[in-house]
Amino acid sequence: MNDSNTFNTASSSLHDQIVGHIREMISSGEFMGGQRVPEKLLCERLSISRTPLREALKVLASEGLLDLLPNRGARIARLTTKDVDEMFPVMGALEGLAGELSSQHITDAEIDEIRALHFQMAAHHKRREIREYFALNQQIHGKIMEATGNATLGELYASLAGRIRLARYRANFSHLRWDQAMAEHEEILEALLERDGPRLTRILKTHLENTCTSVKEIINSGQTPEDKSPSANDA
Amino acid sequence: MNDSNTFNTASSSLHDQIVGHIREMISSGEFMGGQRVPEKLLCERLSISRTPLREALKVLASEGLLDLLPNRGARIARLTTKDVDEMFPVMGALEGLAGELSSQHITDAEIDEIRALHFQMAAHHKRREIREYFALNQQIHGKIMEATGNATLGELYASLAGRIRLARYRANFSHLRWDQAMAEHEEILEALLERDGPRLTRILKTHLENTCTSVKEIINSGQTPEDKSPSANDA
DNA sequence: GTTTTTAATTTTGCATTCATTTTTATACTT
DNA sequence: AAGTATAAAAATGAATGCAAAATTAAAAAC
Repeated sequence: MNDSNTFNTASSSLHDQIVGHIREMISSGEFMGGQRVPEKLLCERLSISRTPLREALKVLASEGLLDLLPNRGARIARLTTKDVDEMFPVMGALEGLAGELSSQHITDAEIDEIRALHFQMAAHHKRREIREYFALNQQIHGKIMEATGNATLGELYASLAGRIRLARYRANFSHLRWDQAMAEHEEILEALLERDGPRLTRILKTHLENTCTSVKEIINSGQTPEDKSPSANDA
Repeated sequence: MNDSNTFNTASSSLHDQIVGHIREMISSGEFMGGQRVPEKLLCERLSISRTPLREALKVLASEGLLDLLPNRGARIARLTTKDVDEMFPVMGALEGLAGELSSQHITDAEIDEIRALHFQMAAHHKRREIREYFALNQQIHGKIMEATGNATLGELYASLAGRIRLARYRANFSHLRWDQAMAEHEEILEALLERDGPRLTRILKTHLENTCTSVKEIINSGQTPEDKSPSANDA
């Protein structure tokens, strides 16, 4: 009822479960960018037949997480710096809007919730637990989107963020950037507490621009999830 | 090659053709909002079996053009005023970004092209040919998106615009609003000619806000494509 | 020994089939 | 006669089967 999520009826239908499962497999970095994903493999892994699997593949391809080549199956989408350069300005526009809207609509309870997540995240940052940090980070941005009360906005943002996650995941960026990001999050929280829309929009955009630079560096500087070459495993 | 379109490889694959065909059927107003669309009907219409059809339905549902109810088939998505209220601010953010980016990147040739479309559109406006007007209108907005050089932006925008089209199509809004929209387009062209990013962004947003109001009025004031009740056909 | 050609295997695209659920039609109860 | 219960028909969800295309393996030519 209260799922400000997508069209799907929670995860009730098998189809949505499959899509969700594969989406998770992809964005958790289980597959490398550019890697082929034969239908048979996924069928066996999920214990389903090809029909519902293929339906899921089509949907994931339409989201941009997969590339579907005619007669040549599915590949994990490879994120180029061009893609990133395109996506971040769009995310900037969306987060900018979210900054305004959330400042107007956010409740005290929601602010408390985000603050709690923020401090949890800060703790993980201090302990250099990147995995947990990332999870909280995403939750915070998600909560801000939720607080806009605009589900459409949240869905589009989530879709883009999901694609970026491909490159960002387990790519432990520099400690310098990490500290900077944490500092930016402090300011995000401040702006939220003050319900200062323009300031929130500003810092969210800055945060995103810096993240963009960081992601592009990760993509460029070699070994990313985007590299499928098996040569790295040779002895 | 030069299709700044979606992920698909032009319309080469049958799948993309089917998706495109059904998308067209929906947004051309061939079906009413809320109406059930049995698989059998579409299979016969497109002369295909259920397997590729169902793949297409899943994709269209993920785009928000259809609602897929478990075990109860597909319905044409019904656009509520809430949906519209959510979508237009997002489109505003996207068009705002497009205003900036296109002003920076647009070539003289592209401006010429848009100007040509604009004058064609103005002619149809004068002759009150709403169908042709709409087609040109969409082309112009599409060209502006193309001129940003940001395909991701264009895709997201097209997706939202496609959903709105559900409500807008053949809903002949007031002549007053039509004239106003035409005047706004004059200014859009001016701003483009001057490559004045901020001004373009401003007028695009205004244009969109007015369109939003208009669309909501159409939805509220009864007989829209969103009404499926057959009672209107009774004698 | 390397490259090209040909055959075998695998994989994909789509149609068909079967089981389950929903919808419609018919019969029954009150 | 109205409403409920039961049965027939239709529609959906998913597995299987078959033809076409692509990949891999093997054989032949140079």
